[in-house]
Amino acid sequence: MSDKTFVEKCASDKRTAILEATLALISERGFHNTPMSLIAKTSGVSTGIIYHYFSSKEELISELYKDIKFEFIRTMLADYSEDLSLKERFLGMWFNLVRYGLNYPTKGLFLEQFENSPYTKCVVKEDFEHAIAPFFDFCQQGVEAGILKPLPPLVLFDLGFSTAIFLVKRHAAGVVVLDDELMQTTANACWDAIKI
Amino acid sequence: MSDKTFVEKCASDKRTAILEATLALISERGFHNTPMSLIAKTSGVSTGIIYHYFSSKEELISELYKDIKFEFIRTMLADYSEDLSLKERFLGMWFNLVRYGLNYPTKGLFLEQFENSPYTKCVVKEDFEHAIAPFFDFCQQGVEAGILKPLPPLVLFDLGFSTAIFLVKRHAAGVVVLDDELMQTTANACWDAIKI
Amino acid sequence: MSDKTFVEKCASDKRTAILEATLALISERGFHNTPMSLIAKTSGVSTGIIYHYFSSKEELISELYKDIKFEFIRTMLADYSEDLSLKERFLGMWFNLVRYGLNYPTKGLFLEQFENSPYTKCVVKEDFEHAIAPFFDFCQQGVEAGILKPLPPLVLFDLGFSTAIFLVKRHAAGVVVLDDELMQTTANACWDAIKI
Amino acid sequence: MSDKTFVEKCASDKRTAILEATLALISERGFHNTPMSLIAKTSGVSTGIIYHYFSSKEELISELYKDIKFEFIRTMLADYSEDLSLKERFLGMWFNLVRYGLNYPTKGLFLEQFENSPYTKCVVKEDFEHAIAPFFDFCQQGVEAGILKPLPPLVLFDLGFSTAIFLVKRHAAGVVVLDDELMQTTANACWDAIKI
DNA sequence: TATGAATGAGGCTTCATTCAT
DNA sequence: AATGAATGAAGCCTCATTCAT
Repeated sequence: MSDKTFVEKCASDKRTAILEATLALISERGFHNTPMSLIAKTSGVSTGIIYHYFSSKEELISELYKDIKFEFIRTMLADYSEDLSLKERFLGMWFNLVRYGLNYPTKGLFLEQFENSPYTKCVVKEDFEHAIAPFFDFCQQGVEAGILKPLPPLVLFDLGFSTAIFLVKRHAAGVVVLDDELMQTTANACWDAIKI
Repeated sequence: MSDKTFVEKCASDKRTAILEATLALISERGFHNTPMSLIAKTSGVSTGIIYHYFSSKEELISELYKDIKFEFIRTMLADYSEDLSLKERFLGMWFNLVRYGLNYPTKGLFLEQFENSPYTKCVVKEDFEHAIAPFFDFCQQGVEAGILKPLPPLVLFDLGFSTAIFLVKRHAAGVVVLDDELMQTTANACWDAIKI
Repeated sequence: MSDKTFVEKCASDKRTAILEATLALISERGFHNTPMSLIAKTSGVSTGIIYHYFSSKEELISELYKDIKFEFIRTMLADYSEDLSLKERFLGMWFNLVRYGLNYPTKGLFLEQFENSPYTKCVVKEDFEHAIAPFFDFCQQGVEAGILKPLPPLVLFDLGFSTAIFLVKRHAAGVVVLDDELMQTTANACWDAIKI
Repeated sequence: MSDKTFVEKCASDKRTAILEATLALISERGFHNTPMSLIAKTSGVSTGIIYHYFSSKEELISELYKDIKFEFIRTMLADYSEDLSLKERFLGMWFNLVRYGLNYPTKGLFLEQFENSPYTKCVVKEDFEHAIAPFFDFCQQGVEAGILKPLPPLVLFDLGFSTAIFLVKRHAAGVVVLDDELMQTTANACWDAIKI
């Protein structure tokens, strides 16, 4: 970072400002109802310059999605280690995921909004396969060890984490308070779902 | 139904046609990218008449959401009966939910798209409380009987059904094939998640 | 015409107003420098309605071109008759062409501007073949009779009429005054060019 | 040329590159649809530097027009000599003109596009009077000698050369093949048009 | 000289909504 | 009830031009 030129830093700062404004606005107002002009005003740049960094609104949003998705996966797998037991690894991922959702509510909302919209078809998902690989290892080892139910990794993912994702959204909506105790109990319940 | 006048039937037919076109278009193209004019053309009516049945695009979409949401809940609880064991009741709901998603993929996609968008804030959710009441009874009875984990109903809902919802979406996206065997196994895994 | 409904007449009136405004503005200001908003204002309609009659600016201009081109050809061949001698027929066409240019200077300028711009590639020219057919007959008969030089019709057209087109433009620009005498002399000179 | 400094040569090279890119792009894409940024990219310079050589897009285009127009006139009159007969002189100019159009099709298209657009009003044409003077002499001598029709020079120009210009455009469009034989015949036909 | 990021007015087009018929 | 032409605000994007470096 420190060896960037001034120009590069300015440029990336502007790009970052645009991405951050887009995230904040879209998670609050939705894809529609977030005009480029508002993104420009919020990020403190001119309308035109957005098109210097992103070729279209669609590309801007896709780029934002990919950035956040990668960050999400990275965070979830942050302290993943094969030195830990399978259950410890699962709980680690589970809490990382939830903490990410609680720490960055706008990112969580954006991810969910994007993945449940037709926009999602425009993004090539294979990019994420490599990033998520450790989870696949976890599944394989767990199934082979007779500890996890013999199911496809995607199904194990859903059994293990869909509840976490739902709960984070409920917490953001204010209909459930996700305190430490509830997290503990629910995390273990999810473990019950995937373990044999 | 049969005692409606011809005019009334035409009217409600038109209303229905509008709602169906809206569903098909939005689930495929998203809220934005589905102009009223396209809804009119697809449903075979004039633009103007839509405003006879719905005061605005937002109301049309909200109305559609409520219709589908109620249908969804009704279907899920279709053969719910306190004569059945708790596990039987749960599996019944689980399979009903999944079958609904598989039979009406556009409705499932629409529901998910709506509930994960800022639109969702515009709808009063208390309307659904009454419809979902049997599930709440199920939770209370299960917890009191020491069969279900002592958790709030919403959390039990997520533990029990979030995986089902995810799997239906994966099936629609073509990345998982939800056959009978997988349904059986997964349904039981979800039961593991909520039972003590 | 008189059996059109009121609505039809209004509609076509609006369409006509748009076409006329477009002609006037473009011949004066060029394709660029003639925004749709100005066309709307000049023709007394809203911006949006233009797109009810024409799918895009390009289609509006192409449509205008075709209309004028057909009118031009029709006018040029107005009193064409095989009862006349070849020379009479030629002079008839020649004067019709020039009179059209003098009577409708904006149409002449628009035609020339369009046909000398890359826009021209977007228009299918075969549509005009049928309209211009009498001129082709004229050429064939003249060549076969040994009165016209044995050249392709397009070349005979240029020899016969390119000067007329140039002169009309010079007249519009004010650098040549195209009075009756000059027209007579030049028309006969053009006849010299095509006759054997 | 050779006594220019290195810096000067680079500068004029850049200027030339800009003019050449502008010519190629405009003849292909038109005035609109040829942004300065594309001219910059095509000529391998930065956007900003264009404004060092030309004060605006309009000036760039006018400058280009004048350059090409002068070159065109110079080429047309290249081997003009009062030692030749009037007919020889005419045919010389005629073939020079056509050859120019065939050798530099983009220049021909640009000239026609420019002169048939409202842009043309922005250029002072008197600059060309001096360059075209020999043709005026040719007219005067021809008329006085009783060999050319007694018409204004501009009219004699059109009678003599408008067909050539049209044919070059038809050749570029691919609807007429301008081979040597056709050139010979047509050139003589044009002579018929101007001679008594 | 030279760069190219930056500006922002303005262009084309869309679309929710209205209203005369 | 029904039509669909009409409106006009607003959206996305372009591009001539400027200016800090």
